[in-house]
Amino acid sequence: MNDKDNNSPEEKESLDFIRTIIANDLKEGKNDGKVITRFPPEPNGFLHIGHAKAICLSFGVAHENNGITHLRFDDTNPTKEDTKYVDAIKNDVKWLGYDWDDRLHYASDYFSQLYDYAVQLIKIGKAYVCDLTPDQIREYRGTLTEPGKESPYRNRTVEENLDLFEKMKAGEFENGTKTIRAKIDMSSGNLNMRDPVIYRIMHASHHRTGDTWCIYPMYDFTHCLSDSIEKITHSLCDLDFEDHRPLYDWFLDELKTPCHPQQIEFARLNISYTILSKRRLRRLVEEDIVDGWDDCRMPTLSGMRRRGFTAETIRAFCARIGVAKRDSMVDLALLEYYLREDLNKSSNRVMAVLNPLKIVIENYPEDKEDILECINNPEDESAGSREVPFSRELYIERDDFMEDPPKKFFRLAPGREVRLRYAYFITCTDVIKDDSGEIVELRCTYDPETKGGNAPDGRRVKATMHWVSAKHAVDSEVRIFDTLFTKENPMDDSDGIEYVDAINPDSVKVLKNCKLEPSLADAVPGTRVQFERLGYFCADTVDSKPGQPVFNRTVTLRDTWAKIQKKQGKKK
RNA sequence: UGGGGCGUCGUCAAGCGGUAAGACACAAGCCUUUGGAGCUUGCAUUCGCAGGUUCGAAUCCUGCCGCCCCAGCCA
Repeated sequence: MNDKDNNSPEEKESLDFIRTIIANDLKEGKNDGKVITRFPPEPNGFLHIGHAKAICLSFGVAHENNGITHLRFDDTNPTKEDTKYVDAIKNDVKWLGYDWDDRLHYASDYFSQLYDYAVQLIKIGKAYVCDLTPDQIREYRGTLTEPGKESPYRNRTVEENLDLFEKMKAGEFENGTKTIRAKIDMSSGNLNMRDPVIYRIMHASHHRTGDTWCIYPMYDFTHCLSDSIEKITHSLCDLDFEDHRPLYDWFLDELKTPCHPQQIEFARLNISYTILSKRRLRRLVEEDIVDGWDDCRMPTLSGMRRRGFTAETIRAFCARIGVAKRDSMVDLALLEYYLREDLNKSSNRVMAVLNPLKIVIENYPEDKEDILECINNPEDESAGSREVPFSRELYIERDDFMEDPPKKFFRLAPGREVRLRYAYFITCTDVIKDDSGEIVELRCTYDPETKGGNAPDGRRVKATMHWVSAKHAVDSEVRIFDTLFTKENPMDDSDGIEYVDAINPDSVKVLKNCKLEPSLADAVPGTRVQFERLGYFCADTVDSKPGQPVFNRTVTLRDTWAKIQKKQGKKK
């Protein structure tokens, strides 16, 4: 079939356990040699990078085997779902780079088939109408160590069950007064098998079926049957559903269905300093702890996209972390590594000063101006170059000057000469302070012979700094992000601190007085650039306007100096 | 005390009876008009522990230990 990846015959790539299973199935000719997977989100929240792992897996494995993938909304609980989420989810999957073509499905499309399956189950004596209240059902279920006891309604006749089910459907009963339950085994060690509820009464309007139904099927009943109806071959889900597999198989074995898909479970993604749980992320949104699902600190695809992540980065990351069954916590640094690797190659360089300190080049004529040619991307020659103006008054980064520099600080200091990128060598001659002793301005001289950044006499300089011409500068707001949580594992509350109370107070800083080089004035929202020496930034898609750009810092550059500082701080 | 999983470097993760891949992180050095990028080198005598089988075990067997999930009319 596809023996395209024989580029290194000696090193046969190792497959993860799911791809191994599928490869074997194919070899044995199972499923007529087809691979059909599905991605089944419930439209009750936004997708996050944990979902991206599942999407890359299900879509990826199908694609690799000439198969297809369905996008199916698992919308069986109308009280929690909304079309705004289905739109967001579709958008995110598409953005990630996957295409379901015409295979867009909804579990709600199968409501009437599902109803028929339930009738079938009743008819073969494997399901019954139960009048127990939710509290009673819990009581009857038993505990992890003690068996449950059978419902007093368990042995109703098929006729009575059919009649009652019909009436449930017709809306004759109140919410919570009756359920349909599968008749399995109240003493099973697996609680899911203790007569699970498969239908409940919910007088609620559904985002797609409106008020057609007042009874809705439960996940366990719906999912396996939806998979079968769609002729899914491999149904991939997370480890939480491992205990549900016997039930998944039970329904498919008892009922006359088109096929019996194979459910395979894998470990969900965890990343340090973040939370990957739709339920918990929703709480951050609902309690206004963040500014919405697309807040740049959120691990949602929409938040990451707004912050400046590329789909390529996320796909590369998901490919690298692998698929296995053990619980793991991936280092945030790995995600950032792929981010930088991608952005380094694709982002144009530009100069911007986040925390400006004015300098005046005293021997540079007031009416003079230089237009300097700057390379857009040293990693990509085809990106070309641009012109940047230089003049007598400039802004440099406040951090790039120290009046009393420690060892290993190479940047500007009194009497020291450094290079301004693409411009000239300058030497600091004077430090001007205000009444409180704060440095407000630097006086410098430049060497006209060093235009472009090289000294004809061959003398060298330890540092190269970025700068922006004061009179040409574009004012901008820049947002600096850090991890949302202070704890490596925010889920770990063994210290008595819940994740909502472990929010990093410095997770966002808004810098209002930033100075950008003029080429950035009309940056198109969504544009990704590298601010030289600072990091990768993305023009905000919500707040950035032509003439008034707003940038989000996606990630810093690797910062050796920061590391040195940290070490020096530790020594002291 | 029930059922289901999982334990290989700081973090992910290969390995499937023949003598521990790779990546990130970390460290040292080279190079550099971004303290960026790039390059070089180092980094598990040992695979949760203890026995056993075998010429040979991370891989097979037995017994322990540890961690995760399950008691929604959520998915």
